[in-house]
Amino acid sequence: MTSLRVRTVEPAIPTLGKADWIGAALNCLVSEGVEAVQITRLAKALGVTRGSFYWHFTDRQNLLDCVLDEWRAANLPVIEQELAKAASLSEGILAFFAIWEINPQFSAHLDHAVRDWARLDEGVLDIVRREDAQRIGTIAELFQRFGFEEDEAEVRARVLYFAQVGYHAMDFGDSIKQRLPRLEHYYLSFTGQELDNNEAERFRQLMGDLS
Amino acid sequence: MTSLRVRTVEPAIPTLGKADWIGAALNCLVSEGVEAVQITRLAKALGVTRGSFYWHFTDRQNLLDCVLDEWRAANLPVIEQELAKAASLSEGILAFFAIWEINPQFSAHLDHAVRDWARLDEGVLDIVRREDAQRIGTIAELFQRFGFEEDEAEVRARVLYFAQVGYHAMDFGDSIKQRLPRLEHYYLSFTGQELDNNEAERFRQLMGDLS
DNA sequence: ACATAGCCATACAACCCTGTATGTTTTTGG
DNA sequence: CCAAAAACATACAGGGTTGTATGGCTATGT
Repeated sequence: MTSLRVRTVEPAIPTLGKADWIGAALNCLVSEGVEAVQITRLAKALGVTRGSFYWHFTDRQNLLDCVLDEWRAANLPVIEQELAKAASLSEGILAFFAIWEINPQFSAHLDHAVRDWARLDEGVLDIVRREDAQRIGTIAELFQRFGFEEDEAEVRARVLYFAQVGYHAMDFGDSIKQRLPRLEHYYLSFTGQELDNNEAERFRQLMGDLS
Repeated sequence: MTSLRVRTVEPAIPTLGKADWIGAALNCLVSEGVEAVQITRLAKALGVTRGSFYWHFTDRQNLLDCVLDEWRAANLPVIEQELAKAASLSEGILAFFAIWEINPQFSAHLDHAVRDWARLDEGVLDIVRREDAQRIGTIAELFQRFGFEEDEAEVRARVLYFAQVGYHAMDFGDSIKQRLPRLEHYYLSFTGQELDNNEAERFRQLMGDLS
């Protein structure tokens, strides 16, 4: 775990820190892929020269390692926290939907970008796989907590998670608002149970307001 | 539509054709991503120099266009054909499962690679989106044909397709054989209906033999 | 047998990226 | 006030890729 803030006192003229470089790298990773995360480009974007980079980082790989750490630290705990505090199945499932759309801690785009990255890097793939397995485990736990037996819970967790990843992997282009009218159908498809009307309405309002 | 065979008569010493370059490009695209589809590397892999490439293609983009056409021609029709001839819902759904695993016409890896490519290229993204919409439409038609009303058919088609894409986008690492034991759970989750025991067994044998 | 077209090799110019080595400036601490 | 470190700029060497221009070889048709 790398500490993102190196300086404890702010200088008069604020200079760049590791965090700035990592932030720029994250942006670039999301919008243009790993290969585009190049020191020259980031330097240009940050308005400095590459000399600055090599003071903060040993080399490009070092930056990429930090980027991956940053992703794990940001996206990993969100799902566990949100699903753990659910008091009902519907609450958990709807919270899961909401994470990908409106949770400020969680970036679906970053998730997608890291997954693409993993195709080109064995080390990244291993880490992403562990992360995925953990997330699926958390979802399966939710299903089991509310009455599903182990095998079905595991399968439904996987289907739900696969579908969510697949949806974002496709960049399908329709917004959450376009899917919201058929919320009950999605819920039924994922859980095999009917969604309460009141909860559906509450969720629709939540998504409508914050998007 | 570009014709892959330019020469109609085979020369004594077989020379390279466009198809050979496209084939090498497809391999490279699948295993290392678009950015790795470089003329120099392909030439080295094919045992010729770049002079040959610029005889068959105008530039790199020209090759990439051909690669995309090749993907559409190969993967597009498979799903429609397989689902259209299904005589029951289960037959269609199981055929859909099988396509991604054992159909020689369809390459899940190539599908994945093209999807990653689409993240970096707006033009490719448009084409992939149309392709996805068409596939989902085909699946929704299957559900409707066997009794699902329109909205539920559409949602179930999307969930099924999203899940399939998501599963392969994750490179999760477990084989089809590991998922086969829970086939009935998957089927129930996707359709809301029970899968006949005989059909499940037939499918398991089919997958076991050909993998 | 010779001209032609197909197919490929070679050589060159331009560009981009990385990493390192070495200045230069500003801030901080004693 | 001065030394030292932090943060960055500049310059250079090495490598890799694209595209183009040009030359050479080989089969084919007449």
